[in-house]
Amino acid sequence: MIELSTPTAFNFEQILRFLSRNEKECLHTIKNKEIFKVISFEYSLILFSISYDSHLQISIHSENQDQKIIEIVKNYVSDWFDLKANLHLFYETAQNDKVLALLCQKFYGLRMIGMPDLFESLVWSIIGQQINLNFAYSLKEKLVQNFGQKHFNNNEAFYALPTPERLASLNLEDFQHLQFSKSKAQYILNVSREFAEGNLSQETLKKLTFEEVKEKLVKIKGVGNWTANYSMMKSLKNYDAFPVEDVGLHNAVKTQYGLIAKPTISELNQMSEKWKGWRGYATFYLWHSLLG
DNA sequence: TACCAGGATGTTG
DNA sequence: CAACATCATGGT
Repeated sequence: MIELSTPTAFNFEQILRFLSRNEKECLHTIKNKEIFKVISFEYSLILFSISYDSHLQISIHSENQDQKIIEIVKNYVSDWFDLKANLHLFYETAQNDKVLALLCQKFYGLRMIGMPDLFESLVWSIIGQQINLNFAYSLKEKLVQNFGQKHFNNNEAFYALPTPERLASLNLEDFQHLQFSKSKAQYILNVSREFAEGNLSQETLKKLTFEEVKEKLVKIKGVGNWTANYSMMKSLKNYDAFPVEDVGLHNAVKTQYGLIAKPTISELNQMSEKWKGWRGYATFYLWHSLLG
């Protein structure tokens, strides 16, 4: 058992709530408040689980439990649950906005549940373009079950996302059989090739500025402003990345602020000035409010 | 039945 | 440069 200490503002129940938001989620499993997840590392798969009892408690269920593997898993969890962010700075900013301040009070300790893997956030956000979330989850499930990496533990299957190389080896028809639209399939192929051919990696993006990263992402056909910002907030810890076109955000703002109609893009850009520096976090809290 | 879903792109006016 | 059509399918 590995222990990982948590920062002051930390709420595991909210993490569970967020991670349980859809039953079709196939890239992690939750049993008895314990979260199971498979990640791939150097061509092998690592299955681990996380529970909480005054500390985060991590168990690795794969055979290899080298110190190196332990570090990989600890870093993954730290990234996934955003343990390093100073939430108090966000809460301070939120005081400029009564509605957001109330959400911060309600969800105190909720950290942005990220996607440590940039490829995953890009694929997932492309899947989610223009379709309802339920359908998006079932598309992801088909993609993962057909082409993903499977890890068995006590006769139970756990899945990891298909590798960029695997997806890049497919053709349009493979996706269309799974009910992907032709354009969605092409977009995912484009991203997969970028990664498989080494033109794009999390490492290289680290050295670039916010605008340079966005520019590089948007250059990929199929990645627009929404997708780029989504990935930047979920995978690259750009807490100010703002997916202003997001329909879920529009709905949340309409409800939370008691508007008659959904806000326009320019209205949202205007009101988000109050969240400056933390617009991604504000978006995440507003999304969380949709869970009811 | 028409319209909307955690958009992006290409074309038109 | 803004407005529109298109994509594919599921839900309401």
